[in-house]
Amino acid sequence: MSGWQPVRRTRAFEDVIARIEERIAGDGLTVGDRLPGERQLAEQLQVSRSSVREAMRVLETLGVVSSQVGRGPDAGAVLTARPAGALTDLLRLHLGLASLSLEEVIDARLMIEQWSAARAAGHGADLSALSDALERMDQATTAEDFVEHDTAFHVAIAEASGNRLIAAMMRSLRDSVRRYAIEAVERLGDTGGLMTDHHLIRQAIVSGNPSEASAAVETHLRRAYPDIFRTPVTSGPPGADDRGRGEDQARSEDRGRADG
Amino acid sequence: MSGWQPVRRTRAFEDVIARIEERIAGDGLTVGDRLPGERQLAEQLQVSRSSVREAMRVLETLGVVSSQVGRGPDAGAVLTARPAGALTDLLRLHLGLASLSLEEVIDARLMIEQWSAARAAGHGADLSALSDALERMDQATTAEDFVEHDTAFHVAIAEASGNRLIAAMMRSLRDSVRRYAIEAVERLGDTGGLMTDHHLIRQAIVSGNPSEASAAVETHLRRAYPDIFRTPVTSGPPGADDRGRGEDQARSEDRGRADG
DNA sequence: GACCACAGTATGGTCTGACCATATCGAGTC
DNA sequence: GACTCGATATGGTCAGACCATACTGTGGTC
Repeated sequence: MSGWQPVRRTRAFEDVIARIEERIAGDGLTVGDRLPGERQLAEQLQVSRSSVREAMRVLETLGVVSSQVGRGPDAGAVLTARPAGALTDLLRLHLGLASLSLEEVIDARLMIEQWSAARAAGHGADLSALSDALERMDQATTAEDFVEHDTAFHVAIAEASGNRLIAAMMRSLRDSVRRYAIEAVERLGDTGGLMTDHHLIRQAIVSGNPSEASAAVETHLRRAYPDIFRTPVTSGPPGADDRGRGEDQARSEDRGRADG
Repeated sequence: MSGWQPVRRTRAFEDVIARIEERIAGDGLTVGDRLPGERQLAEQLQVSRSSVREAMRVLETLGVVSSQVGRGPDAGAVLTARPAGALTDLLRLHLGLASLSLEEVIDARLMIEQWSAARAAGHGADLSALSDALERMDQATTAEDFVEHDTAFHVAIAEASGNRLIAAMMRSLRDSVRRYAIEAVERLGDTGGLMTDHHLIRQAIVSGNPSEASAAVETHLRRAYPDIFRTPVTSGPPGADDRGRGEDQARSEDRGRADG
């Protein structure tokens, strides 16, 4: 076998990324610290400013830097920690490309949310965000409003699990299908069933019952996405990724049904 | 309240991304299709080539396009479906920034792998990749080699679940900690225990026993990362994300122990 | 006709240098 | 002290050039 890959010569901007990464690790830079200006960085690394800028676009996309124009302490490229934005863009684009199906996304969400709810029920985290979101959902007058606070509710569950990676995934899974969620709520009209589920989920978490919380989440998502959970389990095509041009199309699927 | 956000004027390259995204959705472009050349795209969208290039860097980072130089049918920007690369970079950088901890990453991996194994045991997917990987692990002479096929084994489980998003997550969770895994295997020396676990996992999946598969995965990861699973559950700080400058540091943690 | 050498050309990759918009800083003024 | 307004540093954008790469097509050679 000997999986030989055509060695593409490292591009200048990739080198810049690597150097910045080294600097983060080496100098112990953390969130909030500033990077040198683009011109200065270009001179230091002996590349053009364009290459530095392309590197910055990548780092910005990945949610590790944020660029501000102007002058002063807040200007320039600052290290940040915003993984969810990247994940959201990634999911949205791959959904658009049909390299991921809505079914797969919802399925992943079920996994994450069941895990989060069970974990949150296990240790007494701060759950006031859950109540707040429920209250705001009750007062919501538009579908857009409802979905916003609904997202806040479900993200709060993930945050209560104590795992920031899981929380970021939850937020991006929600945000990437935000459009469909709003449409679905508008189509649905009555959100009473969803709210009943919400209260049951919160109750299970508050009372510290992991398996009940997990079950309540499943009930909720089955109500919200009846089309997707029609069949007991999904069985899509495997392998959707790197290593050896593993491109593969995705079967067309229905985007649909309610929010959650 | 009224969460006002400073409305940053859309940058040219962001507009380019949006237009390309529209074109993907509108023209029904799919994986394998080519985008116009950078110069042509710049003229069409009335921006400079630099802006087009910055947009391409973002799309490349997100794994939806791949650029080849030269001329011919394969040259230029081609739509691809490689979400795992982006996820890997994201995790690696955020780990470096300590905006995610190794503990959180391993924890997420446990969740994903338990789910995958259970799902894979549920429906009879092709499991030959599992056997292949096990065989190659047995023949591996270096830690690097072992980890490569070990990764293949665990990714194969995720792929057998039938969910490409989950599979991509699995691959990136593994790849992002590849360095630590290799070091850990070198330190460990004997991989016999890990291999025993592997066979048990495979056996449970093959015989269609979801709960046994899930349990075997947990056993395996507890062996591989004793430091992380010392406590029954993790309870890291919540909230690691967007919306309102939610930057927060991460406590320092041990990067450690064996692979899996 | 089959093969090969080579010029042509379209592609991304990089660089330079300029100018703009924005936001702070700081000297000068009232 | 408060205000005004130019200086300045920052990212954002543009135009135009040149390079390396890799296919295309042409024309010659056998």
